[in-house]
Amino acid sequence: MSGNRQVSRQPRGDATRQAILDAAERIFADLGYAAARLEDVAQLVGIRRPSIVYYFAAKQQLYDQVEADIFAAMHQFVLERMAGAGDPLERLLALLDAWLDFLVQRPTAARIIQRLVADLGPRGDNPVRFSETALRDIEAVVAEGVSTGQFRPVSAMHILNGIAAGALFYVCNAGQMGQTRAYDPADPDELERFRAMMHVLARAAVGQEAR
Amino acid sequence: MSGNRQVSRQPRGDATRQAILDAAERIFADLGYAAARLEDVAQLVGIRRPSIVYYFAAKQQLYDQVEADIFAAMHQFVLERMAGAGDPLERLLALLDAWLDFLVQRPTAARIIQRLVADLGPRGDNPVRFSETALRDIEAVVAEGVSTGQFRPVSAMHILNGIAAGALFYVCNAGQMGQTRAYDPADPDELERFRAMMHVLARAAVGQEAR
DNA sequence: GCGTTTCTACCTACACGAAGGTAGATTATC
DNA sequence: GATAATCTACCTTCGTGTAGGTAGAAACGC
Repeated sequence: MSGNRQVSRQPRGDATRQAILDAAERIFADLGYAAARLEDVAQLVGIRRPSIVYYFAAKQQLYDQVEADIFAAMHQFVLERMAGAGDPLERLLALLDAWLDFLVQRPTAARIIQRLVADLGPRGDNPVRFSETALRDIEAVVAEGVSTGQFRPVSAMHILNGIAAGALFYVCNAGQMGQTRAYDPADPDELERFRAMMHVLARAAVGQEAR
Repeated sequence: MSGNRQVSRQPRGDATRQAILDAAERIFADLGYAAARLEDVAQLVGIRRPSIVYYFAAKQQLYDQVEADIFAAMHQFVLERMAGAGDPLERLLALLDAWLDFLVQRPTAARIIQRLVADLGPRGDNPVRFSETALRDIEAVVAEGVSTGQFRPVSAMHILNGIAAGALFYVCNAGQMGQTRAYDPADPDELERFRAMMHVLARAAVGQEAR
């Protein structure tokens, strides 16, 4: 059979596939890979477990796709937000803001990344790593700022570990407090307070604190 | 230190018990609770699996004990390190240094905490929570600095999320990079560079960036 | 237009391995 | 010889992956 198939593809299967990915992101974020059951995902979607296998051959593949989608979306989000900024400091702050906003609006992604960082080194078959991607994004900006003399010589790794980590924590830690201290990371006031502090820290890190 | 109630009891079992706890901390840190197998722990200790059950009735109890030991040791470590400091800023830096040093010398604890923060709210039966404990420690110091006017009004939560998170990341993230970028968090040079940056951030956060 | 066929998107049922926990025997220690 | 410590062997549960089936839509032949 000579192939002439996908002219106007809009099978309802695509919607199901996306629903499975959404549900899986939620379940993997809540429970972690090992504790997450395909049964949970199926229930959230409203289908039976083997139907998931129809779209994703194995649990690991489903997870890998969830992770890949998160990285892609995050990287894309960062690029869009940085498009307007020219000044290195401005670009650095835009980058950090992008991370913060992305994680706040998609806390499941934050928790998946949080778990990822706890794991041991990269799995062989999954070359896409959060920290690598994130580091590359940051390195470009930092290198520019340092080369123009606008930043003090500072390692991108330190910015990542010292500041970007805060954005993750801000989101993940919200649910960790008791009722008295719990906060909503998406609350505009709360978010802007944290953002302001993150900017202060970033300026301090690159040596632009009060100049 | 740890409970030593029965006076002339066989120390042999106590040693095994501790060996199990040490091995379990390692395995739980590496794999997370769900993926960790008691078989792995037993193998690391050099005993058979049911022998673990002789000391800990169930996997969950073993894990809870590991977690409790970590929190106790960390809190103790912080108290000792802060004993000498009087000035609020000095005390804050001592607290952060204590966290950093504790996590660096016990990276398994760092990874367990990292996973913990990814989980949803507190489990009912396990009242001891990292973030609660850590926050209480920090709140005392921050409240003092703010009341004396030495700190700008800043929330302890922000210090926790913005700065303490960095220490965790610094340790956990070390193994996440590719071979080219991997670093050893315990390397003295590396550690002191990160510590210096953390101090800069802390001073900036409380408004003491340049003294 | 209408039967036939094929494909999509699900389903039920089951087989199999993996892991936690249990029972009771066995060895070491005093 | 009693008690602590560890073992072997077994049971049970649970979750994945697989095999195979079915309703309905789309494509096809005439």
